[in-house]
Amino acid sequence: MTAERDDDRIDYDFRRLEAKWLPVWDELQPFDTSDDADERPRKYVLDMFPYPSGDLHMGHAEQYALGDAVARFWRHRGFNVLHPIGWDSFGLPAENAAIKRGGDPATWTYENIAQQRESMRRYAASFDWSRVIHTSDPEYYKWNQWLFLEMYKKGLAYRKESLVNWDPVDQTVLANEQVLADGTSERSGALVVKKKLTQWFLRITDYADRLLEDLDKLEGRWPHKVLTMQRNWIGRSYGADVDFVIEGRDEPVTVYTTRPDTLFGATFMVVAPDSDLAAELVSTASAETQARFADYLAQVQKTSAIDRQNADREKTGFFLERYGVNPMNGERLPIWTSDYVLADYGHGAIMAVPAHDQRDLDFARAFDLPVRVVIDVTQAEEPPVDADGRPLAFDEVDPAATGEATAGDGVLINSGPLDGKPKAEAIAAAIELLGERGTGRAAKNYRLRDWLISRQRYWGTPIPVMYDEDGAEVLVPEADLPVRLPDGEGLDLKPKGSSPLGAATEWKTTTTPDGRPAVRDTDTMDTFVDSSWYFLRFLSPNDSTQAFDPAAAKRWAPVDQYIGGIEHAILHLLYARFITKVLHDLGHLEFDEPFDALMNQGMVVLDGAKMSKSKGNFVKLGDELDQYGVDAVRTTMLFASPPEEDVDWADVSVAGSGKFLARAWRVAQDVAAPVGVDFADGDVELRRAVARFFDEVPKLCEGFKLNVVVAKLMELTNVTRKAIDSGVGPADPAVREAAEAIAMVLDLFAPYTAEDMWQALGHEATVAHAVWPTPDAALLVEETVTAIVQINGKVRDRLEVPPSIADDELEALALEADGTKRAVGDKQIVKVITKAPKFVNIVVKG
RNA sequence: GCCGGUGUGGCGGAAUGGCAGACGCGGCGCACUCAAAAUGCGCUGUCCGCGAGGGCGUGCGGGUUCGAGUCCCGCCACCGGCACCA
Repeated sequence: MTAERDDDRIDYDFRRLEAKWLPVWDELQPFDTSDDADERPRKYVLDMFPYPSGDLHMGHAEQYALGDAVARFWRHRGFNVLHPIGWDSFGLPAENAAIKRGGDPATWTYENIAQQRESMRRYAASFDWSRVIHTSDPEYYKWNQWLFLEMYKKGLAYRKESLVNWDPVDQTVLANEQVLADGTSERSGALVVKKKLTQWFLRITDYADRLLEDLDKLEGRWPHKVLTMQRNWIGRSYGADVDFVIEGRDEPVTVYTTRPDTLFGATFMVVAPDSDLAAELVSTASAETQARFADYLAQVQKTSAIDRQNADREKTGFFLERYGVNPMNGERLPIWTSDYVLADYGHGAIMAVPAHDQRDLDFARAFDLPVRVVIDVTQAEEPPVDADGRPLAFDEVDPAATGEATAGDGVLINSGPLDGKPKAEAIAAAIELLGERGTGRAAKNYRLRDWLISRQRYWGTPIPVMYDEDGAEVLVPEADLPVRLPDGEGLDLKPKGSSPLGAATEWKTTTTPDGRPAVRDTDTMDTFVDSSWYFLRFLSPNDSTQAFDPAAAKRWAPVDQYIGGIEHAILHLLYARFITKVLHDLGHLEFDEPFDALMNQGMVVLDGAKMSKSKGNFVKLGDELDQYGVDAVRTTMLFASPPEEDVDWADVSVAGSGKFLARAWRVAQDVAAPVGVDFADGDVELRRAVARFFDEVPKLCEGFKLNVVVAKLMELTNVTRKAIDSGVGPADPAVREAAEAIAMVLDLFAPYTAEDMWQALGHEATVAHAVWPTPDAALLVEETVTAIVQINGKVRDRLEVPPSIADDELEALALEADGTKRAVGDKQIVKVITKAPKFVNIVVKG
């Protein structure tokens, strides 16, 4: 920029642009989607809605920059884009804040929402502000209650007593999905303990097969990682249920095994100490054993998940003085108890085959129980070998000697009718044999457990159930919904192991529909219930007669593009898939997967580590916005890397993005060709660059390569600058064409800058509505292309040739090229591969 | 242990089996300036060479191919998920 220009022009100033355009957009409401008659094709682009814990932070800035670029992209492609926003506003932080500072969770929540909403407005997120929802509004959570009643009536919501996860810090139960692999709560970080309680569950396990199998439909459209995580989480396994007659017990005990082929190798049985079965079996044992059992059970219940999951732990347990009978060979098997068997998986009891299961082997070796090999792994198709590749002999892989169970493939031995069969065949044969005898059958099992939704906290959806004087469950009639939360002010919200609602005596006391006295359920629902269907509420956010309008659902749903963090890979996404299938089965929806495509954006980190206020490596979004402006922050977020990768704020230059935006903006200021000029009269080279740009950019956007789109914008800005300063000059129509192209695409990243450029170029707001042109095919064909000439695969020369050149012409030119002559010398040409017009490879010898 | 992903300059990252390192950051140099900032221009993988030019180079080792960052096989490292789930 020259000195004169400084004198007579206003320079790029993001503060001025933000102040100038926000009120205009407020007035225009450019992203309103209320016109049902709009005939453009539709897209539903949804960003995972935020939890209102304080103001927006850098993570939000990344997520909403990405979601907004995607939404804006489809609008520029001529789509009617639904891009709504709301708040996931029930939950513990509000309640904990209220306890800490006094006051009401509602006040804290709605103040934060107001702040976040204002920040999103400033951030220029292209939301349809007419569809805002808050899950903590009675108008919203009424439909959680409706959903619960619907599910109850179908037997999908039920109450049972079981061992559940208890968070001693938040003083509430948690779903399995909310407990991390290390046994801590994903929310509070506390070590979760097991507690026996009666709680409400949703029968997600009924949907396990569909939740698993329908993941195949999402292949290629959801991140592979998320699909894998969900498959792991559901954890389906195939095997058999086998009935073992128990001496002194009428009913046989069923065990689940994935290896019915190894039944002849079973040498004992094990039951989970915390199962009802263990308590029953031990009741006939000696007084000494019973006492020992009581101690052991107490010990086990104290053991944290973190310890219990440690497979290296010493095996513990003891003999229950009972015997089962192997249905395959009639053998008597001692029954032991040990905490390596889990009460809530399979049937809480196993048959132990120490030779072929490492856990059983560890136990057998610890307590001197017999080990019987029934699979000869040395006869497998790929038998085990030592370090030098020599096949191992049978006695070298003997589990009893090596301590290593042989779980792999092999051929059955010591197994009567199964002898000689390979593993897979033997499994099928064993199941058939069991079937014939009526002592077993094929079965499958899941890691997935039913979804525990009761929470002993205040700030959530009341469960619409009451209990009469006999304690029987009575549903709140649909007409009486919502069951509103009592005012939180004045209620003691401190966690004390039972719901604060229990203290709301007046609220709690009610009557059944037929007039009998009753008390309400005082627990509230897991907030993941709220978020499992919120994407449907956006379609008819103010409908007071139904959860969502089926006609609107038909019009917009399912979500075409969902965008959010990987932290919800299992929790929210699994629940939303489940509830969608339930709503489908109840006849409310035509589709049964909620999110057609999913994109997980990466995190914003600092110096390679997750940002954390307590560790001091923290960047405040507000500071960045104040210093560099919204556009520069948004552009930086998306230019830094492909959106699914993490962005390290230490590696980026927000100032650099700002420099680029100023450069682009100045190009628009310098355009001298009048608005409406015929671009066909413009400089052909620059026009070709614009055509290529509009050819490439949509493909890049669809592939989420937004960082490359920013790079293309920078390239086009650079060549346009050159055309103005040292080329065809500012009055050339192609310069205008290029500047308009930059404005229209820059809108994805920097809406303020793009809007101001658009205006400077003589157009009316808003650039967000400008549909990108289809490039002229003639301009995409180059006049000349650079053909590369390789000798033995190494580039030795380049030739400018017409794109229509024939193979033999190009080959002739290549053989005469200087670089060819130099590199070939007196060597012999063996072969020439020519792919006109791009390249020639000459293979030489000698 | 099982499953999945990722490895490219000083850094972030580009690259339908066909010019590796686009674009940017950082660095160096230059112009403008009394000076600085801002702005603009140029150079910037590495080694050899004054240069022309050449050697090497996408985690490691093989393979397919006229040609491999890209495809195949085997490793290594890091990241993530699952894991006493029978």
